[in-house]
Amino acid sequence: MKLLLIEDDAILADGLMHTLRNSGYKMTCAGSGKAVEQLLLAQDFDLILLDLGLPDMDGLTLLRSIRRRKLPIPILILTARDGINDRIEGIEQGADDYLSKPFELRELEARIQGLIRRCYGGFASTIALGGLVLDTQQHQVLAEGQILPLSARELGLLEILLLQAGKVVSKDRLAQRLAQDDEALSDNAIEIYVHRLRKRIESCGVSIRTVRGLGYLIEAADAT
Amino acid sequence: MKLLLIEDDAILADGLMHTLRNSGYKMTCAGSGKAVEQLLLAQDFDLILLDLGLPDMDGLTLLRSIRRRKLPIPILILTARDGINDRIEGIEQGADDYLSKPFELRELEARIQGLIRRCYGGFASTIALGGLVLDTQQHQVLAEGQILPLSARELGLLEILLLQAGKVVSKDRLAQRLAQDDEALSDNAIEIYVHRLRKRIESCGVSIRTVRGLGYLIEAADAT
DNA sequence: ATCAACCTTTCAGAAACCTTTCAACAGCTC
DNA sequence: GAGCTGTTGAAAGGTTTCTGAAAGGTTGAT
Repeated sequence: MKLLLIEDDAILADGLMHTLRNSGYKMTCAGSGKAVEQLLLAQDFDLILLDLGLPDMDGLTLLRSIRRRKLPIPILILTARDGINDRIEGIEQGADDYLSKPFELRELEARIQGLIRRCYGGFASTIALGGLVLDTQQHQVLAEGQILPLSARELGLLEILLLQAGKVVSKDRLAQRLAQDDEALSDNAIEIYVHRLRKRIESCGVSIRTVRGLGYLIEAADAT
Repeated sequence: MKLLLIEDDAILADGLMHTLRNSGYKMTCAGSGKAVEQLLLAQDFDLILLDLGLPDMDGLTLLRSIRRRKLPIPILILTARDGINDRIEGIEQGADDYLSKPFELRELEARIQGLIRRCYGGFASTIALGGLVLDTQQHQVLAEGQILPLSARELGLLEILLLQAGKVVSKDRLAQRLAQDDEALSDNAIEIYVHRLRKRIESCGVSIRTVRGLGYLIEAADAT
């Protein structure tokens, strides 16, 4: 799960990065509007944490510009201002949730979890499909109660697909998201992992369908 | 259990370090705000002891700056001031407990224990898993009533794992938390201790599972 | 038929982890 | 101090698992 933190207070940023990383999120931080632009062009994120109360960056403008791109990324606003107006404005501009400073870490994590759930996976902190249950917190997949042994890449792939269950995910996108650092994987590598994953989950009532020319999508297995 | 003592009176600091070390805590001391910053960036602590009554350091500011980073570390305030206002202010700023000087050493230890319990271990002062019982006060582990003979490192490792029973703890984190002073242990060292610990506890209905690429987790042994 | 997209198998190299061995060291006893 | 005992972690080598390139087969569209 890849989060982008937009925060220009280095100290707070540092603490949040540290904590959230410990909770199992892949974290990236941007301290300026330009950095945000670049990162959004170059990478995909699952969620954006945006601090509005920044002295040298207009958060709302940034928010609008993110939304203008029609990126389907949930955005969680952090702000020192707690005026209702700001709140409303933020939400009108496309924020998905709102948290006023000072906030409890625990609450932040809860909101993040909540957003992920709402945007990607129904209402549980797990996403279920067929006989599979992905636990987005523990980063493991259960098949009928048993932990499904998956390698890091396989798990990553399954996570991405499940988060968009029923929707097509392009090969490029997968290659992008699975990469550890910068370089994307080759198309062939994706094919290999799709293949391996199919073998692992074939008995779980879930299947990965190929949509020629577009990508893959995961769905409950048809009684075909 | 790793404590950070923030205290600039060298004599008092020294005495506390000594006493608490004797009680089985790993102690680190910082005498200035800068030192605190650096230590918090570099290491993880389980608890912070912060002396507010410092002549050349504003403790409350420090407290606020620690809390601003949203680090989930319990903080115990020590202070010469006993005004109720200070107390309230301290707690509002994010302290988890409060102790006025002069205090009994015994009381300090009790408070530390209490905080640790509240923050990490539910309500008991022992943590049980399978046939093991960790006594967080006595710093010993019982296996079916018998004291399990463990070296310091082995005990430290087991303690960290048990405090997070069922969750994966990364090797880095273990390396970090086990270190006495500053340098983290090598990965190999962790592997060695996991190995040794496994041998010691294998007959206790508890097992340490390897989660490739992520770390280790301790759990009640499967009836496989 | 032809071509691009996709599937599948194989395999070597890499990475992560396990295990043993051993030297350095600390604490203890006599 | 000398000798003993237990602890610690570096070193080295072994094992397992993961990873993705390569190569060839299959499928579907035109």
